[in-house]
Amino acid sequence: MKLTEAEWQIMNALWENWPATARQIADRLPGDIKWAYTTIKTMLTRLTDKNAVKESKKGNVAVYEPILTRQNAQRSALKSLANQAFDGAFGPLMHFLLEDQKLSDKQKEDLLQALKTGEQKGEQE
Amino acid sequence: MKLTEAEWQIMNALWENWPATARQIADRLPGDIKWAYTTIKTMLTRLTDKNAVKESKKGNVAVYEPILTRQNAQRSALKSLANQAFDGAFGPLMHFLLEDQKLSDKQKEDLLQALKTGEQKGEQE
DNA sequence: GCGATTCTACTACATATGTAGAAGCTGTCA
DNA sequence: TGACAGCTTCTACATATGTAGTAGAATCGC
Repeated sequence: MKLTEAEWQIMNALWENWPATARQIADRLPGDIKWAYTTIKTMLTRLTDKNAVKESKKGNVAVYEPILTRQNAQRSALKSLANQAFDGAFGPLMHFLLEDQKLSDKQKEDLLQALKTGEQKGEQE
Repeated sequence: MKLTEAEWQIMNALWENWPATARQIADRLPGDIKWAYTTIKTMLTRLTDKNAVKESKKGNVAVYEPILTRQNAQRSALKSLANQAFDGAFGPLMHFLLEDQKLSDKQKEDLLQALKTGEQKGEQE
């Protein structure tokens, strides 16, 4: 499932808490985004068509909830990036991150921890 | 500098070795891509307009070379992804990778190494 | 009950992206 | 010296994406 930039914004707002109405989503969008209400509705319709969200009616107002999980969306975004920009390999991608980003000691600690404990398959939101 | 999917393909081929002609680039594209020669030329023109590559003439044939480095392209792609999908934080992105990807022991070793040795700023292609 | 407000469903439209055809140049090889 | 092959420049066009207006239905506040 491939999301566009604008769609990520909507989904991010929806994942924050759902079911949600278009209005609620609008209110949760980052402050620097100023879309017309109808723009948001349009995005939601498109996301519904894509089966990324499910729309239902509460009374005669639409409420939305994600079908696509954040985790899955992240996963496929990372996969695309890896393929596109890192020859499909996650290893180099990670290396790049490690080398490129100056990590705080705490972050390093965390990562070491994560590495040691192996696959700690955690949050399943 | 934001590249589209098709542009990544072209750039990947160009980074492989340059200066290169459109024909050479065409020959280097992954086997599953079958674009008309003119499609490639179009992409190269667009990339030139974007200042991602520089076109010059050798005789009367165009040769191309990257202006945008692979490393920079990767960097900004990662940054976009982090912003879009991981609230701008690389830490969680990395965690996600670690948790989601089953790494081989060797990969883990490598990463541990990379973590320990800190910023080993390597390849500067 | 009625005006103000809010939704919903449709439609619209510019720009971006993927993909390529057409026509004209040029070099090459018989 | 002409036919062919490969290159160049232009133009075209469908689909995707970002962004929103309009009109009519529903709802809220008094």
